[in-house]
Amino acid sequence: MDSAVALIQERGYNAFSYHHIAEALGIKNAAVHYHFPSKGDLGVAVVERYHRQFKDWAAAHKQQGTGPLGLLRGYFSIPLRFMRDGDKVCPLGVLEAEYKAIPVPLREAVRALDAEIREFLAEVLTQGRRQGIFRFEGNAEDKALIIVAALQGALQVARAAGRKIVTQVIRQIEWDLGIPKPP
Amino acid sequence: MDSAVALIQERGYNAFSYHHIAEALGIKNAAVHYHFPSKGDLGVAVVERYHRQFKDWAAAHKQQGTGPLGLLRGYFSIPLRFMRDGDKVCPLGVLEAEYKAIPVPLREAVRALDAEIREFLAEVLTQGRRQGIFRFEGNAEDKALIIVAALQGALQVARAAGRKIVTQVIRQIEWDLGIPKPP
DNA sequence: GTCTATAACGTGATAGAC
DNA sequence: GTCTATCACGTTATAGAC
Repeated sequence: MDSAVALIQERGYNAFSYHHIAEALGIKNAAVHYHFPSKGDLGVAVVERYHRQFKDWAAAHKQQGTGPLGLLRGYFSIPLRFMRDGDKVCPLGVLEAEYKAIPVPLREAVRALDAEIREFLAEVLTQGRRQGIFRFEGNAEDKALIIVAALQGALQVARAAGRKIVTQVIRQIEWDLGIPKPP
Repeated sequence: MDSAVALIQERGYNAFSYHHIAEALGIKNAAVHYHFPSKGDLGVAVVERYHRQFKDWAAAHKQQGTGPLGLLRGYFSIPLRFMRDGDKVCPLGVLEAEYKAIPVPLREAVRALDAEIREFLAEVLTQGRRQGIFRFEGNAEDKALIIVAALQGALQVARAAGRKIVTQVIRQIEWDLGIPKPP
């Protein structure tokens, strides 16, 4: 599944194969089919695992007590890691780009994860605004939607226009939220 | 080529075939190969045509004298049209998402078009700021980059989270540029 | 320019031995 | 759980008739 998600982030769902995974693991493609009968199963498993990991990550960070700003910065570290780790894009972004060409069960998994991420972000934004850490107009759900879209777009544009866009987008988002610049 | 670009916007580069195009046109795939020997040729032709169309569109709108705000709104009408016309995404966005799985010549065409769009936007932003119509910090090239990324991300997220995000992102961009809300 | 026919290949998937 | 072997299928691409 590690190999699958990396391939999806690099090449997209329709451009990776069982053979790619088998090759990366030094096994044969039949062995991969043993664990994931169909490609759709593998796709769903990957997204659902990512979903669980995100929930665990969010829960752990919330308990850590770093506050809304710490949570937001923690969230920003995810696309930054993708970028550094070989110009990978957001798995959700690439699956949404190919949305009409992926299995229906996978679409459902994508929608669920997308909703989870936006819900997490909206909560962070709501609490941050209430605590006077963030400043923005409108409702938090809409703002969360915009942040998700900008980040996933930035990871893709980075492939044609260079990596600097990702940090620029993050800086712009922080500025728009009224977060003061670091020294 | 109309059929090809529509298929790319709907399914992505690696999930459309000569057969899809032939079927849509009521011909056979060999006839498509007559005009575009390889799939890479077709991809490059589509992006380069789009590039020319964008340049022509930009030149025509500039002469029309609608000013920076009119040019910006004209640019926004492009993703809005994509969305209404069957939840299509930005052709550049999907090709950048699949970047590592498309032919090298196609990557070059994508980079050139991407640069053209950002150049156009940067010029609009620069003139708008000079005329006191827009208000933003930093250089116009960076701001253009962010606008492109946010819009292309929004078109993709719209597939999982609904169309409203596209208009919201546009409204947010206008707000960030200091454009007053319409009555 | 389009057709039929076909080649060459990669891919998703299964059967059965080990 | 993994292997070899194989199948069915879609896709890219070409040859040659019309």
